[in-house]
Amino acid sequence: MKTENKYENKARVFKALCDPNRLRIIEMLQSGERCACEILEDLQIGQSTLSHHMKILCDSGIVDGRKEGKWMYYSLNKDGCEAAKKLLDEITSQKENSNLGGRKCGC
Amino acid sequence: MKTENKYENKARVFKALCDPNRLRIIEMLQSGERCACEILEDLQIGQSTLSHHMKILCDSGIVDGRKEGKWMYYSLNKDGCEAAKKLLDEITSQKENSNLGGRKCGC
DNA sequence: AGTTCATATTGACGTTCATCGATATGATAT
DNA sequence: ATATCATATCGATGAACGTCAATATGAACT
Repeated sequence: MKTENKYENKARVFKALCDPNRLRIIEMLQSGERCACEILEDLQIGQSTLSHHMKILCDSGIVDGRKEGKWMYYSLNKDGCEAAKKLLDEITSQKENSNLGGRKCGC
Repeated sequence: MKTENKYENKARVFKALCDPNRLRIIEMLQSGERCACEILEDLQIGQSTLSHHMKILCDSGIVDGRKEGKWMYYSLNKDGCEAAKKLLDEITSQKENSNLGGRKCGC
């Protein structure tokens, strides 16, 4: 695995979270599983656009999709959400031997 | 405040996190404050591009900038990071009265 | 004052993205 | 079989983004 791809992969989860409509979809799923058509009703977007967003959310691991007949049911994937939280935590936490101030620039 | 903007604002933090180079910059800041030129050395991007990324990171609240003479020192903003974590937590946590399965679609 | 250095801003370019309408797929119902 | 319905895929379009080179700003040093 190339070093560059490491950050690409990490960025993918956040990419899924950086669209207003997708955030709204995720919020809708907090109260439980929802059919695609239910989500579509509440959003002001076309059906093909919703399908596109759901694919991104599922690919990121945050959302699960389940097919039942002609309907698609979506729900939050607990593990995926935990992984996202853990990732954000790892990235934003200060390390122990921090050089808090005082460090001069050498350039 | 319009409803639409609510999700735009939430998305802004994640937008700051969804670029590989910005993630790498954040990781660099985990060990403490860093001068812009230090960051520039480690990244394969131009100076103007770095400046652009730092602006986005600062605007998101995750990173702080401090000017000292002709140098700019950047560091993680603890409160901003906490806010980001809290936001992700709020968005991805399952609500109590979840309808886990069984719910039929009405369309 | 003039030079040098670090950073910010501007303008341009190619890529990625969100969106749509149209069409395809696949399942149920008549 | 045919029609209908829910969803996925495709192709196009305009906006947003990451990047760069060039220039501007502003601070330190002759």
